[in-house]
Amino acid sequence: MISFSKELNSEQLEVVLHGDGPCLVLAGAGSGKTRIITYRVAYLIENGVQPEHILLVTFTNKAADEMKKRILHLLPGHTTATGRSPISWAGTFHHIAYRILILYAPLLGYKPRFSILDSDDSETILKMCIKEVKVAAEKKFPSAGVINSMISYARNAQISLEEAVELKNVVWLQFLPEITTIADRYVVRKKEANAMDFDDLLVNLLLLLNNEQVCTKYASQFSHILVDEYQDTNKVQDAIIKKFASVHKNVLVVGDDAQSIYSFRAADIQNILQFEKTFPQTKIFKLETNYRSTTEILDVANNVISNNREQFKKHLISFHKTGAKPYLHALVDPQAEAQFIAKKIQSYLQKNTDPREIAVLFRASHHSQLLEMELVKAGIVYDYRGGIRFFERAHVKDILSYLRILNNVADTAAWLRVLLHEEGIGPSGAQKIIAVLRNFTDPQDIKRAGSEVLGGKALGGWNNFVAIWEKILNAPKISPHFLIQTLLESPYKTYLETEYVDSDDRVDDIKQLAVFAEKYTNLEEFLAESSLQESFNLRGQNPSKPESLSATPKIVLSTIHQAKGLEWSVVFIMRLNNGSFPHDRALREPRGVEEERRLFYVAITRAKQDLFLTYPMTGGNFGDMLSTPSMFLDEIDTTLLEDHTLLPRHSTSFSNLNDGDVTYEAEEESFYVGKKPVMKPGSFLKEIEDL
DNA sequence: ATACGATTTTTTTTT
DNA sequence: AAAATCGTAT
Repeated sequence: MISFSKELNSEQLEVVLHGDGPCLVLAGAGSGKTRIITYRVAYLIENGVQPEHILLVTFTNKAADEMKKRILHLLPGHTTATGRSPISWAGTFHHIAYRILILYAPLLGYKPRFSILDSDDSETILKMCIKEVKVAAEKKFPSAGVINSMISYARNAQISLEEAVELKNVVWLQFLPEITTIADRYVVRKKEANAMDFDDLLVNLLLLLNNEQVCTKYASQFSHILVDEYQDTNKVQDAIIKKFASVHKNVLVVGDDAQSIYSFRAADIQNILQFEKTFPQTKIFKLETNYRSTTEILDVANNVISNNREQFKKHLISFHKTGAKPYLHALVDPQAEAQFIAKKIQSYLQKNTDPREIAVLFRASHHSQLLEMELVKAGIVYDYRGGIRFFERAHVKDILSYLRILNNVADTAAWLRVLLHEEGIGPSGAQKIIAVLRNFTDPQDIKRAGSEVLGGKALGGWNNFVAIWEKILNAPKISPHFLIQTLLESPYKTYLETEYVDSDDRVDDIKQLAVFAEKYTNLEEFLAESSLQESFNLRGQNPSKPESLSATPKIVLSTIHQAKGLEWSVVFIMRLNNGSFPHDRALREPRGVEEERRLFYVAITRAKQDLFLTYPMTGGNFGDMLSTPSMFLDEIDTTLLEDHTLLPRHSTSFSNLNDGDVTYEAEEESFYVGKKPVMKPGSFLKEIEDL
């Protein structure tokens, strides 16, 4: 039996014991959100709720795994025979959507064994559609990526394409007719390929739940629903939760408006603000005691977020002792910044700080490049989060594409990827083959397709593909694991060797993929899991220890987005320059400044003990232009920081930018030009050595 | 018309 | 590092 009253504070206990009916928990950073959810689930199960009646929705798979682990830890008696978590319905929205959709695919007009397109695949298909529609090339037309984001935004926010285009960038409105046609073609192409993109998973689930029978089935089943990170849900996700909760109305959502950092994906804080309107008897709980950070760190966090106009009033109070003021360091250039951080980390490690308690956070994944080099030089192993993920690497996607074809012959994106590798086959040849393939359904027939439309050199390339394909067809078993191993014995391996200097590393990656695949007997399930898995990144691993769970404790490098919900004793936030953080591109979005500021707030509140803020004074994104310190640094009360800056931080015109309602038009140059530091960078070199 | 290699540009965040 | 663009070869 769990002694809830001993292990939770009164704020938390209140929620765990009285969380029946609709509940909204506004929980500040570090106030124990995860604790509430895990204890609440444990409490429900202890009180006789069947585990399969509980739906637990999280924002990442990682968070889901973590929660399942913690719940299992709280309820040792409830382990199932297989040792798996008793909570079977726990995962991301996309995950849960897939699980349900796979049962109803035909009802929605899909054939069984549909493919899931990641954003890369979506763009591939969009490019085909753009080619079909695009008009005279005199004017600059939006790229596939831009169109993808506009279509996606419209669907997730449940607004019209026109509204989305206007919101993202008004100049594209001139192409609205073309964009609309492209969007329509895209829908058709996806259907032809028997594929759903990420947005389809959500939208189709909602569509399915509009069917009374299906809705009742799941709404009756889920007697208790818990949703984490509600501030980052979008309109579709919100509607899905409302459908699921329509019978029992036991829905507990947890969120913090100050940590909403996914509006580019149509996350809408209104979902929290309006929650009460949908569920009239909503109980609202506020958690304002922070158990994570020192007072000094929280003071800075509170100071930063107070500049945002759109927010609930809330003041986090530290439960903990005091510590050192956060440090602010200006360095000569990006390399000096990297060296400084590497050096500091080293000294922490020498003082026997657990590496797992150290993290470096940054706005964009490429900001870490120089630091990675310094860490390798210093022999510090690190774990990397964010950026190009394992499942997005070219060779991993190649392998998955072969398997996707086997699973769904219509998968255009996969075909295109695989065919373009072959010599003599370019975009047009590949299109021809794909067109012919529509008429074939038997995998054996595929071998004939190329010879019908190709000749000369292209035929040679096709035969090479057929050689790979025959290997797959003749594989000893259809399990994903064996199929991947088979591909490594096929001419595909030769392709890797001729194409890449680092082919050994890439082959190792594929072997890793084969190990991951061992868990699956079902090809379709394996492919879905791979597409929906957000983190499985091998970058920065010690090469001698390929297992991702190898014993060496490692420091963490992470984008701030990926760091959400995590905490470390020592945190570095680097590249605090205008242009990098806040990012130029983000400032163009409506309310971009406030979102960037929330992102900074999230970063700061990851730190438990020591917090370092750093920025280089030169070396912007291009060339060796001067960089100005982030406007967010100017906003921090100088008495709250231990300021190691070697020149006065200048307050610039940026201070009047924090206006949430005005669309700020970033002038590219303005961040770099005309705000020179008073002294020449070179004169600081000596002082930096002393660090 | 198509494929391919060299050159140039561009680089946010993620399910 | 990867994608888009451009000129040349087939």
